[in-house]
Amino acid sequence: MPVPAKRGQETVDRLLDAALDVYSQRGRDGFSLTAVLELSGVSVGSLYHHFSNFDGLSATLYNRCTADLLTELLACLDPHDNAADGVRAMAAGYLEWSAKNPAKARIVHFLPYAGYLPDNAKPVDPEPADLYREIVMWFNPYLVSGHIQPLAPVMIELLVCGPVAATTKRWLAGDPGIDMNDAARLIPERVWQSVRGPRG
Amino acid sequence: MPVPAKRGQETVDRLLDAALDVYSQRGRDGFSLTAVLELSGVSVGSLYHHFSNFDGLSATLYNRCTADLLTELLACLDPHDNAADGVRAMAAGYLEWSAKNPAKARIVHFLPYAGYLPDNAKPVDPEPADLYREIVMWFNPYLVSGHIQPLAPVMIELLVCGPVAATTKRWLAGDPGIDMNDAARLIPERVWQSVRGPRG
DNA sequence: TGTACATCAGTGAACGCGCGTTCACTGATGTAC
DNA sequence: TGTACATCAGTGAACGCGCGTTCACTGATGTAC
Repeated sequence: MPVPAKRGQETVDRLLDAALDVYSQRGRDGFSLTAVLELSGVSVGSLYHHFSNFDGLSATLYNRCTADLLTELLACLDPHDNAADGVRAMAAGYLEWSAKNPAKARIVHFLPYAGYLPDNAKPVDPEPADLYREIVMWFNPYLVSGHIQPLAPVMIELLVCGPVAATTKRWLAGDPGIDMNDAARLIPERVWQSVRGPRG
Repeated sequence: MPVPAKRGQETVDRLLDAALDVYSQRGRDGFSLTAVLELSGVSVGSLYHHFSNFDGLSATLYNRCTADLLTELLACLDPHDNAADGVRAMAAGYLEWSAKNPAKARIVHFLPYAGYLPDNAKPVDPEPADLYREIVMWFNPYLVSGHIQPLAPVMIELLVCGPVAATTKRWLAGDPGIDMNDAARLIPERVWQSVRGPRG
């Protein structure tokens, strides 16, 4: 017996799925309310019934894709009980997730800077903020113990995710010089070297 | 006696300067041909006389700002004759340039993924591609000598510029958790650790 | 040096198009008694 | 169980607006002889 999904949830999902496809196939310039309606087969009024406006839909899509990525990263950290393996696994996992989910990766990397700040987003489950907090908590003991450089969490994030995010963006933009397999093989160790602490 | 600037160069400059301001002040959504005309005081026809279309103007602006950044990075490398100091100086220089030139940094980081690929761009001087090549050449001897990890130039670039680019983007997006001074103090050494080679 | 002509630079009214949004509405589902 | 009512879900025509682009044009500068 299926969980009694909230009425209209199917429509919301169809809209978000269509939005993901539209962005992936037609790019930022082709990403419009009109195109999403066309692909989803949902009516304008129905979209406005479920979202405050088109930005609300975009923001919700962004949060959903971000949560997807963060969930994956958390799953990469989980099996490890030391800083080196965790950091390496997270960097590699980021690249693998991007390579396997280019459409979602496009949303995560290119949509937010279009001005869609997640203000009028509908709640998603799990919330990106909660997942981020969990990731920070995973790192905390290793910061205290000196296995990782004594830096603010945001600095660790920038050092670990900066290179893999840059790689992903270039790959998504079609740069032929980027090989995601090479990157997944070489970058994680380099990233680990950048954050390893005096006792790491 | 001033160099005899090509006729109309002043108009081109006014358009590009206005475009830079518009993007900086009104953001991506407010970045339109109409807004650029309004701020520059130039007429539509004049814009179309100098650029193939609005994308051509955008692409030229992007190349110009990118060349500005790359010129700065090259200047950071120049005084140094060892890999460690060069890498550190480049990372720090990137952050400082961004902090001093937020408007140009916005163009470099946010404009390209809007779909403005530099196809119909007018030539700029110096060309970004030439500057990039010069930077790669600076690194080459240290790759050969083992002072830097034996990685493809693009990998070095991703490792060195990834973290500072991520930092800049977050700062430009208004993230209050980003302190550019902290970043400039801490990140360069971390970035160096990520690319230093067996003999580095 | 003067004249004729070609090219470059700049003007602004007018264009159609697709955009996000509104609104009055119908139908389906849930709730109360 | 049956009926009345409230809320939720979905429809689609119509809206105004700002967008990028075109075009026929005038004026300024450069070139040829």
